[in-house]
Amino acid sequence: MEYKFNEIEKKWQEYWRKNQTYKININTSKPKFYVLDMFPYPSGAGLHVGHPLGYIASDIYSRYKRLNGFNVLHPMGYDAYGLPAEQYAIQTGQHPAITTENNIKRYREQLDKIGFSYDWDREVRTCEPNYYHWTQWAFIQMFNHYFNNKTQKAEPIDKLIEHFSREGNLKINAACSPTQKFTASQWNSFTEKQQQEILLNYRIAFLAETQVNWCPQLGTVLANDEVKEGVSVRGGYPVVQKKMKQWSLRVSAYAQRLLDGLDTIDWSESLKEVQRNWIGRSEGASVNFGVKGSGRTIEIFTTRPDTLYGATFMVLAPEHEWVLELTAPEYKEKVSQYIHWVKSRTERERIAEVNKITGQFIGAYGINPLTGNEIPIWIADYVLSGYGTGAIMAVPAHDSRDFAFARHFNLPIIQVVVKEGDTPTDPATWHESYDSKEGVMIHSGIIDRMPVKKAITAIIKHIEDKKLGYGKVNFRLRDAIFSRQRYWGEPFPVYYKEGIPYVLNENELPLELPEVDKYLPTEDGQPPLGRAKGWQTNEGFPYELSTMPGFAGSSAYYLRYMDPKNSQQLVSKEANSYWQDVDLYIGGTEHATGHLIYSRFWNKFLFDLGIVCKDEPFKKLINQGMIQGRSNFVYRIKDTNTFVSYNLRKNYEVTEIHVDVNIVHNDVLDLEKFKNWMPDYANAEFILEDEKYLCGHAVEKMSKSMFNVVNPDVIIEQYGADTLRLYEMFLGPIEDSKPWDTSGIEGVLRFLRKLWRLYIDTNGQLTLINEPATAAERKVIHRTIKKIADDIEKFSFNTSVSAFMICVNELTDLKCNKREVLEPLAVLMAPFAPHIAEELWEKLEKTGSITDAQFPKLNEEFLKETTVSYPVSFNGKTRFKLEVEAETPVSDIEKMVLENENTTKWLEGKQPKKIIVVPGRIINVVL
RNA sequence: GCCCAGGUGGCGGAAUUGGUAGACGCGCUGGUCUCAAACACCAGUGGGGUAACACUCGUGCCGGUUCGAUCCCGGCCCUGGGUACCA
Repeated sequence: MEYKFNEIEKKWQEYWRKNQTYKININTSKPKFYVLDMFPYPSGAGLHVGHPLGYIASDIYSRYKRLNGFNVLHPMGYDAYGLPAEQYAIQTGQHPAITTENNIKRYREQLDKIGFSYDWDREVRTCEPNYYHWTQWAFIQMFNHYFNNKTQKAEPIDKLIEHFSREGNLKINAACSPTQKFTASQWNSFTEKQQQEILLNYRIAFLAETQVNWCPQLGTVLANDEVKEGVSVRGGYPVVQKKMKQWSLRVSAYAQRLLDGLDTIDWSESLKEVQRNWIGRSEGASVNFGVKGSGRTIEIFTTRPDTLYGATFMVLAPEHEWVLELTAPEYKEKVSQYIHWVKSRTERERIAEVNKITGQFIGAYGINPLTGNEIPIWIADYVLSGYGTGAIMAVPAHDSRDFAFARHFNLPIIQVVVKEGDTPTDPATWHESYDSKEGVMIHSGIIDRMPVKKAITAIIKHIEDKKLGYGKVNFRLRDAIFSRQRYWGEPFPVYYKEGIPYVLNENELPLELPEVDKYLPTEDGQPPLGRAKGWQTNEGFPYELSTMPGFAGSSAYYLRYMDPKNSQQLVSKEANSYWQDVDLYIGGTEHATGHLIYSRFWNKFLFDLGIVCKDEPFKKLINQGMIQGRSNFVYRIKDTNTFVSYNLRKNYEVTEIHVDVNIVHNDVLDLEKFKNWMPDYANAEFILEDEKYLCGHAVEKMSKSMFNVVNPDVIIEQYGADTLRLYEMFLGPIEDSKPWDTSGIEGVLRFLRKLWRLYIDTNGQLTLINEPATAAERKVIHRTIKKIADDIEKFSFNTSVSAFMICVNELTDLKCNKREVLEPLAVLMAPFAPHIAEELWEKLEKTGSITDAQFPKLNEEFLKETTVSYPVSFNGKTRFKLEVEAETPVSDIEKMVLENENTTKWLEGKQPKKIIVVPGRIINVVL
């Protein structure tokens, strides 16, 4: 009987559901293992063949761990809040909850067909009240905590309040927004409103006026990681900078810990590097520059305080808070014009025109604290308000941007560093700034003639002694803007009393998302929640109108899986101390600077509160590569409806047109299907080669518009889920991007058929016998056991599939039908192709699911070779082979080589200088 | 510009990490079975060369280390990804 994958797969999927095969619980008698996939946003398009790649890999690993005696937590859920459902709601009026529900249903059907071992009882959906209860709860905790820089952890805000009332904030070292200094008595005399406003500067979840990325088309602000190349990641709409009052999370407080934590986790070096760059730690100094004729001092940050003597002007970000105040009257007009121009530019324009030098002198002068020299103050958009203090000292001689700016506006340039062996030259003759990473200081007062490194240390000490500034570490990582002016997201558990935000009590959670008549902003520009009726507390205080961003719900979902139904806690102590952290996390690299920063931050915060027992949530992380599309093309002769085959296209003037890859097989077009594909092509004519129409092809992104989307359902229908699973793995290393080409899949199906035939004869009978296996058979199966275990541990699933093919080919050649060999083979296959493995397991008359079998034990004895076939090479070139008994001493082997008749020929009469024998590997004769 | 990956047959890729380059699969060619097709099975398949061997070239390019280099070192070229005035 042949291998009927459709029947088999349906049967076992049914069985798993009925028997709750994948339901797991805390079991302290077994070691735990937590395997997590990045949960998907359920889009309307459903899954294409690229999406399950990571899920298949993690499923194989989960099943493997289970076979090895681990209690494996392997859950799945949905990142259910998001823009597409809301945009659809705006267009059609359909509630995003309905869209989302439908999409989830479709996802679930598709996922079920692939045969995953998820414990669906643990499913989470970020849009459900019993889930976002805990998102809101975490927000309340962040509101009620501040970050103590000294202890480097979150502490209760009450502790801070107590400290303020005792000592003010003069000595406190906490992460905070710019805040006035006050004493205890001042604090105690502040009104409630004043106190609350000050506390907002310290809370980890805080409300503040900040420069934000505003996306007019989406009608919302976006976080830094949601903006790429000046446009929104979702939708690609332009983004402008705007000042708005927004909720933010003080992620920057955790910058150092987020950086240090990277050294403790097993992630790819490249992903860690992306995070390090995003966090962007730099060491330097903060230096105060006085302003001539003003009481103000401008604080600047520099990584090169040694070049202070070379500072010839200062530049402020146009948004710097003192710009207008410091501007001389005669420059007011020009300065405000410039600021206006800067504001009018989109991020995209700004980035595109990075090389365009613009700026404006404000008519004021800063005072170099070391030299007392007066230097002009400019504003320019090359200085960013969000980094450092939004103000710099410009050292044009040694900074390329300052150099270009100085040249453009004709400002002075002073060289203060010279490389060893160089002589200083006139900067007027330079074409670019002078590299100053190494060298010796010149024209530099108290640090003159010191090498750069020493000068940096010396100058920092000097400015600290003179109270001109201090050594400082700066981070690029920004606080995360946490408000979205959208409907489809978590409501904030926040209400306002006299304009001051207060959080709800924990027992009032969840605050459920209200209904609205339209999903658009209100007439007066309020977010959609402004339309909700009665959106206020019982006392009549209005609720917050913004909702939380996408990353809110995904920041702690891995914790919720541990204890998904708990209505009292995010996660119980018991569940958290058993499951602890994610042992293996698989997902795309696109989350490197968003989700993977936020969830690490969120987890560290909960760790500080003692809610979770691990400081880092994801022990090992693997980024699966992208599956690209493989597009096919047809070539239409211009102004006709005639299509010419690939190799003949050069003879005509043709237009290249994408054609649906699903009607192309091995690059040969199915002409009938093509005619039916689109009405325009119904009367198409063809010029063929070898009686076939050959299509062109290219590797592109998998997308509808390229007609290269392959749906897993279709593949499963034609080839089966087990074949799909194996083929996805067979394509190549899990971390590489590679194109999907359905052509190759038949080889995998052929392999499964061949595997099937090892067990089952043409009548559907099991053909196995219980006789002991031969040495050759044992060698084959034990070699495979070793290879598969090694490969799975290394996540080298593509080579495992090859190993299975080799194994089955060899066992077929050996006509092996021994239970001793084929029973373990079925278990080896189970993680990769669970359906066929279950069916064979049943045919083998085993009870229960193969999921609960034991991974076969390797016996190294069977792998021992009795002879070794040495390649014999002369000067590194292999010439012939020599069979030698294993364990033959090297000296004997040398003798055998010299005595071998083939050797004489290759010696060419010369005396060998040396014979190198690498036992078990190779022999090389050096002439 | 900077950072990180990576360049191996017609294609996806393998190579125990310094030891027979091209495993496995696709595709292609020829054959068996069939009225025919599909399926299946058998043989071949890096280039040059040969009737077939022999031989020779060959892992992006140039050079180095080594008995021996796809693997290590130096320089260059190209592709993909990330990032972007970060002081």
